[in-house]
Amino acid sequence: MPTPPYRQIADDLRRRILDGDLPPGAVVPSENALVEQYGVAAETARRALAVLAAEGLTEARRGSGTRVRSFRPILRQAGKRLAAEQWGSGRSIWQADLDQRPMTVDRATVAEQPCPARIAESLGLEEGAAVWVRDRRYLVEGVPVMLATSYLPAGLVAGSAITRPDSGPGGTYARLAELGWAPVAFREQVRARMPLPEEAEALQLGAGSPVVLIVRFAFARDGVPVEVNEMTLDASRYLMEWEFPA
Amino acid sequence: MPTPPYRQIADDLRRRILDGDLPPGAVVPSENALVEQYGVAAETARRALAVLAAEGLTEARRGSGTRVRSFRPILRQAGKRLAAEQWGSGRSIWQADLDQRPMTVDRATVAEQPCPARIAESLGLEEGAAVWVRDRRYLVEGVPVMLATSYLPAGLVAGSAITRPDSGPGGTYARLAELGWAPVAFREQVRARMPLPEEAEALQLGAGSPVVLIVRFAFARDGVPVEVNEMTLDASRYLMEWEFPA
DNA sequence: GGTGTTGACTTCCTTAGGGAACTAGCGGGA
DNA sequence: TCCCGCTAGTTCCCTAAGGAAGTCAACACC
Repeated sequence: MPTPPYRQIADDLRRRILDGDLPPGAVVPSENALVEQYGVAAETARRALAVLAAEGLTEARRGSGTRVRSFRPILRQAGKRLAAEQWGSGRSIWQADLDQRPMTVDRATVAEQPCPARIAESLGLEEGAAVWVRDRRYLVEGVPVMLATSYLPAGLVAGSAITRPDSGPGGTYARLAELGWAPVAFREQVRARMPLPEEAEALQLGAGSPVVLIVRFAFARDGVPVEVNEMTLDASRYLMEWEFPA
Repeated sequence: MPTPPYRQIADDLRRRILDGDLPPGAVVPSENALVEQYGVAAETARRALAVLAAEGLTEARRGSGTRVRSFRPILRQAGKRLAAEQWGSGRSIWQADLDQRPMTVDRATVAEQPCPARIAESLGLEEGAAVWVRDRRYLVEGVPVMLATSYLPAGLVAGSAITRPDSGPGGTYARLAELGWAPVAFREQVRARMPLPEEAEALQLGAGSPVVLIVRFAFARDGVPVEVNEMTLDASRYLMEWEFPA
């Protein structure tokens, strides 16, 4: 069972990319070039390039060419407790942009809706109970990087700024604190998979970019759940970090 | 710019899968069936099925057929602090196997090696300094689910059970504690991407399965780094969880 | 009743050829 | 100098045809 030609070509190109022979931004040989170079049919060359695109290593633009993608992630830090001066080593295997690029929001919608079943259970509500739903899309340097939908029990937040698009300084959690429901603990559940078409469209994902799904549960005193936040991240743009004691 | 046929067919099938019309394990219409049903060429039908496979929704077995994949994740809990009785709600959006299936190890290798550059910086060592490298592959129910490679400074662990394949009861961290280097804090950095071929082979990944990369830094008292652990997880088999205070 | 073989069905991969859609750069005209 | 149109090159998509390789079940045979 010899590896088929399209796979061999893909392996060649992949090694050139990983070796740095084809650095980020470099132009990958075109379909026609591969046809000549390897003596295969156009469709076979096309398949080879499709493999790399599916792995997220390259990005093709019709009419222009195929280029090597770069990975320059945004650092998302959760549960940051460790002082930088003392715990400085172990900084980053993958260098991430520590200088925070500003994150902006577009497409924000806020509405009162009946609670979906899966959320209701987490919030300790009945299915269909009223919740305020805050839906947002976040951009960094103009490109969408994250979708977030958070659910808050209407009984807790009715009348507050949480029910308005601009929740004010400090955001939702500051308002919750003013209402006497300051979050004291968080639980985040994380998984990764390939995006659905609507997710790929909303995040402008190229082929081969997985998404990371994070569901954050926020708890106030006595373990009262006050928020569930479902986030969808472009995995190719994020480096996530959690810290916790032994 | 109408959506091309192969994409329409993929959309049809995807909706049937997500709606539950084609439940996990069900057989997806074959290439020939799609050729008849939609009146397209075989290659087009094939492309439609390839889309679903690339999204990780289906799994094709040559000669047998294409089936809908199921997502039955292993729960990986890190930094668990919250008592179950008080913080019980917000249990799981995605139902995960809480009843821990036993995890076994095969392909374990332990060796003293010169430290790679990226690890050296994190451990506060010079590049090429001696480290003990523990390389393992974990199985659940016979299928590989995770690769892990951990690095420990030779100056700290020389002579201990850490340098042997079986590190004894309680594992590496118990031995570190006995040596006076008990870990007191952890930092985990996480990203997701499509696997490299060797990763896909080692984890027996089907097409469309991303991998999750976790790098864990373990710190002893005074912020001394004592271990770096690089893990590679089959994303389609894991649900990860972190907990932390506000 | 078991056992081995055959054949239908499946996915996988390739060549050959054609066309659509898009991009970037070049040259000519105002 | 600036702008427009053309053109060569690019990716994307499809049809048609054929063969390789694996799976599974029915059927004939002992």
